Amino acid sequence: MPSARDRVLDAYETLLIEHGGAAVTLDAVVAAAGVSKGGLLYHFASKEALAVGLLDRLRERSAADADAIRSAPDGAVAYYVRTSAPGGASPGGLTRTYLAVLRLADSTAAGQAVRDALAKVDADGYAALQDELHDPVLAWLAQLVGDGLYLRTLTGTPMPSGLSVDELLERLRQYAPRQA
Amino acid sequence: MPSARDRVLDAYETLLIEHGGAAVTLDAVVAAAGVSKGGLLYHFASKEALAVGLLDRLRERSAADADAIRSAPDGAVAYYVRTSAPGGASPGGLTRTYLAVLRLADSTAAGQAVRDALAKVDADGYAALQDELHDPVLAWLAQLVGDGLYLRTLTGTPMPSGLSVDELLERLRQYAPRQA
DNA sequence: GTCTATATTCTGATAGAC
DNA sequence: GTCTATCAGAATATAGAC
Repeated sequence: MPSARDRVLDAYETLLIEHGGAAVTLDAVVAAAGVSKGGLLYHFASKEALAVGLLDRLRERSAADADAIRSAPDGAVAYYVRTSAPGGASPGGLTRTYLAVLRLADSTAAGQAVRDALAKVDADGYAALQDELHDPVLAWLAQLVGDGLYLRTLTGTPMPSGLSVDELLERLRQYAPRQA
Repeated sequence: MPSARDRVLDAYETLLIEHGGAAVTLDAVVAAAGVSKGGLLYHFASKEALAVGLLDRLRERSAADADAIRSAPDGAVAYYVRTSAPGGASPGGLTRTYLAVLRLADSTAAGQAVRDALAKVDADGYAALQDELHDPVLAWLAQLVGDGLYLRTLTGTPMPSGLSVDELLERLRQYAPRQA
C-alpha cells in the first residue's frame, strides 16, 4: 500500500482528470483517498499546497520521461504521439499527471507556477523530438500533433471515423528525412 | 452598449479563459459584467443555465465559422491554424468561445452536453479541412496541429524559439497535394 | 500521523422592492 | 428588467484528542 501522501496525490490526480478542477473539493479528495480531512491537511497544509505537491510530482515524472522518450524502441515521435493519444496514459506516467495539471492552469496564486511547469515539460519534449529529427519545424509539428491528441484526450472527443493513430505515425514517418 | 445578457456572457467567457473554471463564481461574473446578482439570475436562472447559455453561443458561432473557413482567402488550413494560434482569437469569434467552453469540460451535469458540443465543432472543422485537402490523414494532421496550438493558447506556453506559425503553414503546404 | 468536531468564510439561490 | 438584502448549505481551515 502506497503512503498516505501518495494516495492523496493519486486521488487528487484522478479527480482532476475525471471531474475537473471545479468539482475537486477537499472532501472529495479525502473520500477518494480513504483518509480523513485532518490526515490530508497534515501532509498538505492547504488546497494550494496540494496543487504545489502535484507540480512537484509533474517535475519528477518529466525528468524520468526525458530518459524514456530517448530510449523508446520505435523512436521519440512515436513515443510522444502514442502517449498523448486517448488510452496512452499509463498509471504513474507523465501523461496522466500532465493531464491533471492542465486542469489547474487557472486558479489563484498557483497559476503562474502551473504555467511555468507546463512550459518546462513542453520545452523538454520539444528538445527530445528535435534530437531525433534534426528539423525544427517538423519537430514542432510532431509535438503539436501530440498536443492536439492531448486535447482530445482531455475533452473525450472521438477520432474522425476510419482513422487511427498508427496512420498518423506512418504519415509523420513519410515526412521525416531518413535517419540512421 | 451590448444587452445585459450579452455582457454577462462576455464576462463569463473572459473569466473562464483568464482565471479558469474553478475561479468563476457568480459574484465574479456580476462584478466583471457590471450587473447585480439579481440581474444575472433574471437572464440565467442558475449557474448551470449560464453554462448552457455559453454552449448555445458556441453553436451559433460554430455555424457562422463554417462559412468563414470555406471562404477564407488563403485556404481552410491557414484559417484553422491561424485562428488557433495565440493571438488568433478575435472578439466575437468562435475561437474565444471555444477556449472558454474547454474550461467547462468538467463540472457536474452539463459535462456530457459540453463534450457533445465540442465534438460537433471538431467534426465540422475536420469536414471543412477534408473538403479542401481530399486527404483524410492530412486533414486530421492539420487539425491536430491547430488543436495543439489551441492547447498552447490555453496554457500560455511559448513557441519554440525562432519558429513561427507561418513556417508551420509553409511546411503544411509542402505536404499538401497540389490543389486547383 | 491520523482522527473528530468545530469555526469561519464563501457560494448559489430566493424574496421582494423599485 | 434590474436592484438590495438575506438564507441555507458547502467549502476551507483550525483545535485538540488519541
